[in-house]
Amino acid sequence: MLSERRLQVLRAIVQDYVGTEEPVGSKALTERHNLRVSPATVRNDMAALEEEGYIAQPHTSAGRVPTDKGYRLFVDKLAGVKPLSSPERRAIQNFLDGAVDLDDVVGRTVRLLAQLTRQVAVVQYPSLTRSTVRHVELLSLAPARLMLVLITDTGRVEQRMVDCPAPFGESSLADLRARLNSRVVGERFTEVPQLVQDLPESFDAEDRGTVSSVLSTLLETLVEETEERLMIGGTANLTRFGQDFPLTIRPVLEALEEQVVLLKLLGEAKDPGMMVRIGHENAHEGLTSTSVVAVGYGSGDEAVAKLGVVGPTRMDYPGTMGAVRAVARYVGQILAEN
Amino acid sequence: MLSERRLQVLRAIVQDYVGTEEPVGSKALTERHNLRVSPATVRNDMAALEEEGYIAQPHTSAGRVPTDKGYRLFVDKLAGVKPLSSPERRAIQNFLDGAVDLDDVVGRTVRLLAQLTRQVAVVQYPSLTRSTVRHVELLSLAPARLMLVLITDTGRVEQRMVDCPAPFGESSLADLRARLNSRVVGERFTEVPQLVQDLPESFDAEDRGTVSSVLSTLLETLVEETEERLMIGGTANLTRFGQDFPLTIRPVLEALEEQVVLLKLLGEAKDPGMMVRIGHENAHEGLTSTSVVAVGYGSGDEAVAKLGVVGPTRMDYPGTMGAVRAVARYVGQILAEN
DNA sequence: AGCTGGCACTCGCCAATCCGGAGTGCCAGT
DNA sequence: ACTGGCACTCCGGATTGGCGAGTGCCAGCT
Repeated sequence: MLSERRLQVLRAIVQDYVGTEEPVGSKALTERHNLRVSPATVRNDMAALEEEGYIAQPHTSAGRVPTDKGYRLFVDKLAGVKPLSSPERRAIQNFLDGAVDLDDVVGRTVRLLAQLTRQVAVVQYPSLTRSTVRHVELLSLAPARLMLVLITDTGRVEQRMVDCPAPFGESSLADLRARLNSRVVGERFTEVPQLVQDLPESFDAEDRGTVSSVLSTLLETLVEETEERLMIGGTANLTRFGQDFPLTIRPVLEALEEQVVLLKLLGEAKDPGMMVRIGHENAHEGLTSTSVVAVGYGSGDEAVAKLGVVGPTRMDYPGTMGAVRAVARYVGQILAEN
Repeated sequence: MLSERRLQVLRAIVQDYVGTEEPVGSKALTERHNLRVSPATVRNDMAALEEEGYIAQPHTSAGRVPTDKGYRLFVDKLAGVKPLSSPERRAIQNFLDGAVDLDDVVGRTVRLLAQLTRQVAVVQYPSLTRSTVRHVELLSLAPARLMLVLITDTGRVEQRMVDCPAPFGESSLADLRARLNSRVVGERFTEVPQLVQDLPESFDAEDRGTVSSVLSTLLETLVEETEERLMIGGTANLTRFGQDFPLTIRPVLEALEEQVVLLKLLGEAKDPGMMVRIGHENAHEGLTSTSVVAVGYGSGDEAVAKLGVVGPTRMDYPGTMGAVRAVARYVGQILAEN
């Protein structure tokens, strides 16, 4: 167990390093934080911290730099979440209030987050899996061709084509539309399958095939549409990384373009609280020199999607966490208001 | 007017520089291209080309590098468009054929272009302005609240909320839906306003307000939705730019995030042929060290949107142009098949 | 025991210097 | 009109030396 002062020293190192981007030495530490001990003492503490693996020196006889383990301790024990200033909060609210549709909400959120944290922002579109059905619409495009439109409570719209095994009359269509909606509107996606399974039986034999096609397409859409989409922004902030550029930035850009990777990453943010992944804690190789801060957001009590930022391990964790949390809350509000 | 040989020299310089990324000298030129003259002669030609502003030397006594003007001449007069190999074409077709919906088509196109050209790809969603209405759907969400869904022939779906001044019955709704569709389906967006302007008159006085609301929302959607969306990809390819990174890459990333800028840029690609903007020909400041190759694509004979790539001025123009053109054609086909 | 000041030592960084080589422009000769 | 020769320029990389920041250790103090 580390003594109280050693923890203070670690905290000071993290803060200074984040501020200056340069390895921090014992003398500078004692000057900038009133630790009330001499540099020599701090040196001893640093040696101990290094022994434990919380800090490291880039080269012999340079200052110390926090390791991933050091940041981890800092985040878990030494720092809180820094709340935003109230002007900032007002700015967020104003900015998000101007959104006209779901795409716009997500787009604005990305820009906001990127600007606020000066890092790369990632926002997942509200997932279909947790949300409820607002409306199902059926349109006849051709005698044996339907379009199925699914509208969710988060304002998302998905459409699918359905090829009918047999022509399907306008009246049957209206009938199916009405029955379908009366059963599934307001229901969770997970409930839908059992709610509609007996529908084909109540139709004439000739229409039954088409009804089944429609239903299976609907179910497919509900399930398979866990193929979540996401939007990223603020990649220009990557240029603030360091100057050993090509090597650092490249894998990150590549990882960001692999939506699968990002979705998996965000998916690991479990519902309660905020996820902070530091450096090598990230499974993906391209992100081992970055940290990810993510949190779920939702229109109601439950998270329907995630959002977060990707930045250098050397980031302002309290500030970033505060911004991410605040944005998530406001987006949730906006979605709830619909 | 430059002599034939001088043009050959310019072509050789461009080709070599694109290949090696290093200023090219007179000796290397004579070795790699059989110009059948001595280095000294080439030097004279180079001096003349420099005099005319087609090439420049980074520092006294280094090789020559093409200027924007030099590239321009190269593209206009000295090089054609390099067709893709047939395996490449097959690969394109296969890859695009797997797309399931419009988002997927655009997403795949972006990835394809980025991979093929090893540059940043930009693809604009098919524009609404040129396309036709496939279907208009009206849903009643609440007594005085409708949802308007517009489906285009390119598979795009837009939805809008409509607040009604008065409750609107189910039968009126069906009536409006039917009349609306019979008038506008298959029509160009530009035709729609005059086709529907007399619609409110044929409704009861109490419904007229709602009908007007619906129509004005529809027209808004048609017009205002020239707010085109686009997708970009392959930003990781920016790392191949050079090593003077932060300064070069930063403004480009910033420009890429400004959709307005990109849309304006793509908009400048006039219908016939391909647009090539080289270096300072680009209005936007962040893109003055890049070249843009763009072309329109469409489901039929007419272009409905643009796609292209952004890369260093030092790029393989013939190859890039070939890839862009080929991809545009195949995407057009896919859209036409719908 | 824990803290402190002192001291010798280690290295990375920076600036200055040097040198080789590639490339040029010019000129005289064919 | 082209070519070979030649002197010149200047970039880039390698080398060097000095500086300073930072360290570890130790002896002494509280």
